[in-house]
Amino acid sequence: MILKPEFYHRKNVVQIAKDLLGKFLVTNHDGEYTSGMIVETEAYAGAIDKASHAFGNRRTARTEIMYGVGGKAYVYLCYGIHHLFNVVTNEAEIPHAVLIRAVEPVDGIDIMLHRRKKEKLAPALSAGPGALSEALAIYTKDTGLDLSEKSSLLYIEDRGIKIPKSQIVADTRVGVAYAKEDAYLPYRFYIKDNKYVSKGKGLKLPA
DNA sequence: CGTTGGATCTTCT
DNA sequence: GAAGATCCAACGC
Repeated sequence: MILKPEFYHRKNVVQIAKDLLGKFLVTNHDGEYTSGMIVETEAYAGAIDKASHAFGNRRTARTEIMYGVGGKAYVYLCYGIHHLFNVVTNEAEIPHAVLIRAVEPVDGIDIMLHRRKKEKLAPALSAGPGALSEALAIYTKDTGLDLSEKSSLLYIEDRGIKIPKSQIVADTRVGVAYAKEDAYLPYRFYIKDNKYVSKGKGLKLPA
């Protein structure tokens, strides 16, 4: 069943990041039905998180959607090339978000292979935030779509899979070294031993 | 294997 | 003008 708005409205963005593991991200653009199981996420704690685009309550046209109510998509362009998909959480005016970093392909694998210009199924198909967005055809124009609304053609659903706590690994986030001390926060979560977790490495804690 | 650099948009200096 | 929540092809060992 599709995740309800209440799932996203909760205040603990770290808990939501963990809860999203094992859920299914679905897109249905132009009648092409594709989905993947979420296997890797990162929490971004808004105004107090130096790694967040909304640190210090910074508002730009790009980040405005994060100041809206939770349960919407925040998609932005990274390095001018890659579309990164995030889930906005919490209440209005609190710019929390969860970055989806990797999914395991489930439905429409042939369509995803075609979009990624690949021949055979391999982790590179959807391991990594830019790769997964291309595989599922998620673009910046999808920012603002309601993830609780099936007709939005971009939504997240629960198919009854529960990831045991023992299978969830917490680690530092990838590519946020500029965030100084916040780069060491254990805000990245992934499913242990899953092949589709990205190869990205966060900073190691100082000795 | 590991490392390097190109692609080229948004935002801030 | 520079750097970033990235990816991958092209190199050198």
